[in-house]
Amino acid sequence: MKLQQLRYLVEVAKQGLNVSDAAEALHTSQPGISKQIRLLEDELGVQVFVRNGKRVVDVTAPGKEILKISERILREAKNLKRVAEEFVNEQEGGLVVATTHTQARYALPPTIHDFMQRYPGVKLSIKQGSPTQICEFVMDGSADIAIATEGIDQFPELAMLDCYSWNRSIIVPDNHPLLDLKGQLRIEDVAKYPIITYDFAFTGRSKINRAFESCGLAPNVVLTAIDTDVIKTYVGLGLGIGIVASMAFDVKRDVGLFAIDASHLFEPSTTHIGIRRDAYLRGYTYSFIERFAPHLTRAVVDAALNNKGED
Amino acid sequence: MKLQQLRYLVEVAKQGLNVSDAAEALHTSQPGISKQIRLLEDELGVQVFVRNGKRVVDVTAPGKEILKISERILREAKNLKRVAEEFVNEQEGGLVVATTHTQARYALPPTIHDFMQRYPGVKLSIKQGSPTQICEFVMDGSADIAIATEGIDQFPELAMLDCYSWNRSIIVPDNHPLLDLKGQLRIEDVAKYPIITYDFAFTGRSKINRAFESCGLAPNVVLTAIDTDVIKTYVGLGLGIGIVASMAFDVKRDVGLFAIDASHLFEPSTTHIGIRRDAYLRGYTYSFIERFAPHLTRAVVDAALNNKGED
DNA sequence: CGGCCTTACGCATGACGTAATGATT
DNA sequence: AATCATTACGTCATGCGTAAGGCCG
Repeated sequence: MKLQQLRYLVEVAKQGLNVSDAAEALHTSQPGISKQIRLLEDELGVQVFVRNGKRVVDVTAPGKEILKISERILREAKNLKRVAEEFVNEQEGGLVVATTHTQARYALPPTIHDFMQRYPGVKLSIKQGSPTQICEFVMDGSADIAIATEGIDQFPELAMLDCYSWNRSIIVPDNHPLLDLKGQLRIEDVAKYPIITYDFAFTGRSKINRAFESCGLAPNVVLTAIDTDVIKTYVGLGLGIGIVASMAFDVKRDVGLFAIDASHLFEPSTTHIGIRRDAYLRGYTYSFIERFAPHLTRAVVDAALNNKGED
Repeated sequence: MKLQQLRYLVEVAKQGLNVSDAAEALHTSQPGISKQIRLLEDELGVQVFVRNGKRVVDVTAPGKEILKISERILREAKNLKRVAEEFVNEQEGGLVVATTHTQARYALPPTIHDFMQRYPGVKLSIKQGSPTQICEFVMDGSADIAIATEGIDQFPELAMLDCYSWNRSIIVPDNHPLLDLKGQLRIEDVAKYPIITYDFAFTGRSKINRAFESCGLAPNVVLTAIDTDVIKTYVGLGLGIGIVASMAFDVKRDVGLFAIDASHLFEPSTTHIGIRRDAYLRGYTYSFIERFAPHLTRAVVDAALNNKGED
């Protein structure tokens, strides 16, 4: 049994049981993969893949187990390399942060700025995607940590760390009637106007829905966007009022727009970091996390990684 | 990085940093190991072993991490093979049970008898040792499950399953004054006579000590043995009275000896099964466990294996 | 000097790429 | 006909064993 064979196995499964695609992904020849998989199957005495004539069409029952274990082995092998790298030069390496627009645009910049100054040797990259996508990036190893408000709890294999809580604001254009409102803003006031907010499954959208539902109101959502900049643009055009994360409003930059605090209308949301429990984290990764959320010290993170269940 | 290289690494560490011994243990040449380890170190860019001139004298800090991960990888590789075997023929394979004398002699025989009839294709073997030894057998993979009363809780990496509780009896030779005692046996009565019982760290010995201590008594232990047969022999010779596991007394075989129930004098002991949490168990292993302790169904065992902490 | 690790060298296995064949849709 | 996997084959890498060479106690 060789590590390569396991790599082939896993890649074929990953590529939807297509050996040719796996070969391409691994920059090798397709017959090589075919043969190695066959050799491994011979050695184990079990078929991993079901072949219909000469086509791979399914994974056998033992194959499923074998794939699971193979993935674990490969992941550990990767960890091994990381441990070595860590000791070779703890100031250099890579760090891939998968996150959503809101985090990347409003929450992360100061952290990233500091981090890059402190660790100039680390190749930091940000991978933007939907909450589900970024979790999958972390799951399949193409990103190290996920930062998002939604979706991380869907993946039991990811440890979830609370970073910070935040509230929402209503943003309106100049001269909007809501600005003249006497007393505290009520949800009924908000529901009167066409609403522009986040796409479902993004940036705490579920809490917004729930707030209206619990009052028996049906908000008139005229536009859903993935990022706050789009929302602001359309609010500026007078299409409706925006419900956005408070941190996304900048009184200086967002000329012609006004924010009204809505903390009391919607439950606060919490932004989380998601990390594979079986990942080995480089020292600077802990440092990055702690810069982003100071209470998440290395000890706290390690404790969360070792907890099997929820935090 | 290759699996063999990891195997070499781990074996050298296991053999007390002696490359030649590792070579012998793995049935290969010593220069081969030397070279492969060097190649791996080159690839990783880190020394795993500290060499004093041409002698391996220590493990480096990264080496410790690397060894830990390597062991995990090799264990998973072993599991992979087992999974395959399980599917090739679920009726055949090996099962190594590490246990103490008392279990092997008195508790296990019926289980083993049944098991061998049901699974004639399984090569069952019993490895006898001290509680600590048998746990180490399971830890290093030379046994699959440990069955013992003492010691398993010392190893956090082993899942511990309760099997059954048992009590003790006092065994005395014919015509012993304790046989004429009116009323219930008291611990003070026992303490009057020279005592023969288990060696420390064996078969619930700690509970025996505690019972005397809590009454402020100092028992006169004249002989400690590892197994009950030795205890009985000396009781028969009149050297003293025995304190043994009740199940170890057989009214038919043990002629000339008499047992007096002592459940009320000593806390009951519980016999446990210890299994590595990261082991893959063959189907018949679950069956063996369930035969031994019927409440330990496959589901119960799996649940215990997946629990990180204590049961 | 004796154990112990490394270097040097040669062989043989085997991993991989190219080309050709066969099966499936 | 196109796609995709297997078989066949040649080449090159490399793992491993033997023999020789230093280092340490």
